[in-house]
Amino acid sequence: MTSPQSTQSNAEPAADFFPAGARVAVLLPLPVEGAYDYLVPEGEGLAAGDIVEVPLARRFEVGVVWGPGIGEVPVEKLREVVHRLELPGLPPVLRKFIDWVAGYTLQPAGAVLRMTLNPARRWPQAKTATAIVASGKSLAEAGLKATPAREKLLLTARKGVFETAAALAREAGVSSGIVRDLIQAGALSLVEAKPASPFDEPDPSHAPPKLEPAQEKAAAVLRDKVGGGFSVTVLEGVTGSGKTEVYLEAVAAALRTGAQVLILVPEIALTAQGLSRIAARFGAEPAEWHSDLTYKARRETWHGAATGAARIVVGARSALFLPFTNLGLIVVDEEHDAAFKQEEGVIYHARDMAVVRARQGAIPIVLASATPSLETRINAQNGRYGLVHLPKRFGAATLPRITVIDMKAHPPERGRWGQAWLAPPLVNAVTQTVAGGDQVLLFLNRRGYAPLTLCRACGHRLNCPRCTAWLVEHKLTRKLQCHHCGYGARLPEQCSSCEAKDSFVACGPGIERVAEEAVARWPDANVRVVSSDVLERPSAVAELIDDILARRIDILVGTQVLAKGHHFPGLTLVGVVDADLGLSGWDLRAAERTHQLLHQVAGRAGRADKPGRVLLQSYEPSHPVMRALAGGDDAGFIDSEIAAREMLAMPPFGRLTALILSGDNESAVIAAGRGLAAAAPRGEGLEVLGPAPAFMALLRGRHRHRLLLKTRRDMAPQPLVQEWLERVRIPSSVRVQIDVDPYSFY
DNA sequence: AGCACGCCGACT
DNA sequence: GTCGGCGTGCTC
Repeated sequence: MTSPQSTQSNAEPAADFFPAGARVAVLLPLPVEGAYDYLVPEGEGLAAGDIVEVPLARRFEVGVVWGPGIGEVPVEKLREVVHRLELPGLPPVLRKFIDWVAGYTLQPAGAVLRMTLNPARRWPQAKTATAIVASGKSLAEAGLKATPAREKLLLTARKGVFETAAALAREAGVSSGIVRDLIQAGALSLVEAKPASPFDEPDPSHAPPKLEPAQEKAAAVLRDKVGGGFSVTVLEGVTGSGKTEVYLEAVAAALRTGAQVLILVPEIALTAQGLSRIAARFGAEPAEWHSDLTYKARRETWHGAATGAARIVVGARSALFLPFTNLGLIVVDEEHDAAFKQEEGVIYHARDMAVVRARQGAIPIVLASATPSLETRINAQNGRYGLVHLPKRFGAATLPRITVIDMKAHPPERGRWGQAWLAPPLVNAVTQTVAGGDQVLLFLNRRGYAPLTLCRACGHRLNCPRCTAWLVEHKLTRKLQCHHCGYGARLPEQCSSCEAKDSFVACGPGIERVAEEAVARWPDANVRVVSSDVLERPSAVAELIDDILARRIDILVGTQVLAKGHHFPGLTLVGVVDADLGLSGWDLRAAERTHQLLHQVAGRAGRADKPGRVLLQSYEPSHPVMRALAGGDDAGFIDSEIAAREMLAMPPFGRLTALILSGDNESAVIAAGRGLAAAAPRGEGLEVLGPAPAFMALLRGRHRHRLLLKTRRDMAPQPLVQEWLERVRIPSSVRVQIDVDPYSFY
């Protein structure tokens, strides 16, 4: 461990220790270029990685000693470090990683450091806890008369360490006043104790699963990687193949070496089940990391990562920046999930950065998915990544039968309730399934009642005042909502354009509207609407799962929150209301994502003794995605997607970098875009597209235009973009965001 | 990120 | 005549 006290040994590189009076570079968690120089105060040596408090202008900031001072600023201007915080320093691998991510994303290193330090800022310093122990003196030696209560207390105190007088008194069954008396007399003493770790030690041998031969073979491959330096292994296995059990064997192997393990998951929301699986396997709750944690939990996990007390951390993408002291394995679960892409601030893809983190830390990483991303598949195909494929488990549900309903041939029949969204073949299937006592999922990736509301009289569309988006009617909350900025309003009584009254009509279906149809068609069935709107609290998720498992719900109408992670044995029919939904819009991954999502949703249907059925409602039944799903030819679809990407030199066969200009003055944004286009890099193997209004030309009241730099695979876009931006002067009213490897084209 | 400095509109 | 808007620039 790098600490000032341990530097007498000459093994410590000189560049990492700074004696009093030395000049050090301190990186601050601010979006400023580079680190600032400070002087090491008298009587305190500092080491690289130390977390320190420094004066900055007229306030104080917490930063990290990044290395020797740079020396550009004259010594007279330098200020002194206030002090070193009583926290473990950031390990060298993490500092290197932060620098690397900064260079890759073209963000200042301080902005990246923020992701590590922000949760730690303004934390109270770890308090040294006090404990009450028997001093060794007898009652007589302490000058006290022996009474039964006093003797009982002393006896109890000898048996253990108690953090508070109250706890000791309770245990001994005496009043806490006696504890005070004995402390005063010296029969008990207060000592400093290490605060108890909130983390239980996971036991790799707690409950090993019975693995089937194929799983055991896969587990052996993964176990073998542990401790063997850097490697990337793709673990591909459909729902029900036992993927989690297999990678937990690699986790067990890493735990046995004494290392920490990071399991990255796309969203923590629905993984309570996942956490308890880990707890069941290792006999201890893993540490959690995501944005909704309480300050206390956050502080604990951060500390646990830094001290090594947190052996397994399950977290969302930002967990990658935790200061692990001894990370030995990373698992990225559902590696294809778009939620790993951070779209604001420092824009990065956690899966890609995790691979870099593993390489720099010389540790193995496992990328697990039922539907690996094309990028990952290609890396596996060309041998850069290892591949372990898990076949369907014997005894598990067989793959559901997937049928595409051609909506042009089978239009929904209008009912008493008005417009309908379910085609006759799906209606029949639902009727049969419910009659047979099984459960149905009607899937539609669209929250609310209707995606568009317009005036029957004049055609006026209700749109968000701050975004290029329609307002979505939500019957549950009786509100119109913008799904992009959170704007909400009551449905107006009259049209703002033509002043007609009661003239609004809902266009198109959202899950609430499909649920309305389901209730009308199957009045005896229990119908439940499930979306992120109704699953805000973790307890709501638990209740829902309970209700489904207990068969208190017959028909689930839900968005993709239901597509993830859970298996419901009673669910034997999945109806996808609008399978084409994800295919529209210009997004190079639209087809791939739709395929992944529908694949995942389809995987919800069926169980061991009863294969499931999946019906996809589509107006484009001949689309490659539908053909692949219906024909079971996923490999063929993926190959053709790869071929298409290669032909168009799209990622990963070429590289994209997006520049997003935004500001509340549209003409300033347009002018900045023109300026950038005029100064765009030129040359072989690169191309600049735009500027063009972004798909969401107005978002949260800001006008947005985009440029796209397309470069050959062997060219690094970062220096090109950096030089490009240096050539152009952009007014501060216009913000430029850089998205290297964009995933969204909003 | 903060925070101060600095130059143009509605008020004690 | 001042208070205050947020554009611009700086912090070792």
